[in-house]
Amino acid sequence: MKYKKIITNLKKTFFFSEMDDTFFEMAATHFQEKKLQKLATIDSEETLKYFYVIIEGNIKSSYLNPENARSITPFLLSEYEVFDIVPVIDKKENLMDYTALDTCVLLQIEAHYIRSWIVEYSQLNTNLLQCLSRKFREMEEFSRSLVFYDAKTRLANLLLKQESSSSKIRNKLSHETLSEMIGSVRTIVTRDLQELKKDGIIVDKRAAIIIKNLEKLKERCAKYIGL
Amino acid sequence: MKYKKIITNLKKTFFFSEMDDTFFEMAATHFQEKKLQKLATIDSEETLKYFYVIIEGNIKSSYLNPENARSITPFLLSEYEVFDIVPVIDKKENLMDYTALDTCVLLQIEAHYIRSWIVEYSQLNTNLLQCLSRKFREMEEFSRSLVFYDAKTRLANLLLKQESSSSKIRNKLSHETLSEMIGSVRTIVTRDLQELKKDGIIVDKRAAIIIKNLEKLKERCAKYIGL
DNA sequence: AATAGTATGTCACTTAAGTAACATGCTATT
DNA sequence: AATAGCATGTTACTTAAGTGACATACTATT
Repeated sequence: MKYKKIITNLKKTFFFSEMDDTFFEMAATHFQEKKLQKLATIDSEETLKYFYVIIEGNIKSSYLNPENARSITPFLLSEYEVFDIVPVIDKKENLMDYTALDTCVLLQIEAHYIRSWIVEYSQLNTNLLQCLSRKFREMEEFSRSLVFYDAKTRLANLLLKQESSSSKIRNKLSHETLSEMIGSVRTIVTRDLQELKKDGIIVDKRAAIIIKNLEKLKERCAKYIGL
Repeated sequence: MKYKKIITNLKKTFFFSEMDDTFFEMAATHFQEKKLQKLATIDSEETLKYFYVIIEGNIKSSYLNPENARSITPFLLSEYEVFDIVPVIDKKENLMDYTALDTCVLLQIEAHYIRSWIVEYSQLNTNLLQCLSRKFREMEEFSRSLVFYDAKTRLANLLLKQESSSSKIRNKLSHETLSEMIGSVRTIVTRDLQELKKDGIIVDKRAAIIIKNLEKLKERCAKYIGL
């Protein structure tokens, strides 16, 4: 049965954690597998209608500034994360674009199913609340760091965070993507990475940026951590 | 009965909207009225233990930067708003300080009551989700504006927002507070307000900043609105 | 009315950040 | 192996933002 694979994947998500087998049997029938080519995007109209589970690949969620060419990317999503929970709750469009950073496999479902399930299944409701409060805290931290720290500190911190979330080995992120994740621009990131190299804190390999001196990186992040 | 007043106030909040009378009768017995002097603060230890409903006055919620003297104030709360919903959900400390901008009257309740009620009453759960998703969107906008717009544009937009939320006539906010709300510093706000005065967009009276030319203000906010 | 304390106004100076332009380097595709 | 298309590196220039210091103005309290 083709739903077996879907169930296996859904079970790995935090969003559907602690749900029982009956639920998964039922739920799986409403999902559809969907491939996303690298650089393909899902826009806010789609996330108003559909809800997605990532089962392979990495996706960045970003806002575009309509006036100039800048973007911010507050979140990077990978396997077994879901999006977008906010329009599921308030049914309003969220002007966020989801862009595949590599070839991705998603499970797609019409948002109204999720909306009715969170009413029906209190466990799912609880999970949703946890997801959303996490997102909120991440967004808070994004704001805080923008005001309190300079670009180089924010970059150092981003590298440290990536390092410690060891479970997810990601493709090397482009300087462009890194810059969006710290609310800055490409040239600044390139310059700052160069400086971190000179300071012996990182090595820039083809496959990834490698932390050479973790202590020194932590020092560079200063009091930022655990803020 | 002293709970009558509490019930009347609770009924005016969005957080407890659509709850039935039996609930209010029961719930009211667990609240305590509490006065806050101007400039008194409630710190993150307290918001981990207690949940608050504002029934009079205005409160700013801000993060302090431990290293230098800067703060950000993403939210301004007034009558019939509640705080802090995030620790209620995830039981983690949220390093936010709540400071009374004038003399305030609050209803205080131990957070565990709210935690159990959101499991017991699905309507309350729904309300909580709505509250949190709103907060999330506000925080998103705060981030976005920081990266996409300069201080003067953010200030103009803040004035416009305050103007349109006509229901809440607030005390005049100090330049310091305004600066925290747009993620900048006092001198910049003072300078920019001066410029907005020169441009004939606002008048600075003792009681409040008054919008003189709404059209021009909207123009100054440019494409920021409805972003 | 005097005073202390806070809020506002202003400015000179410093630094961070962003823009634009261009050179170089890498990689996937034919 | 050649090419096109990105990604990265680098710099000169411009602008926004922040710091610190000080003057003035207002307000609440005695």
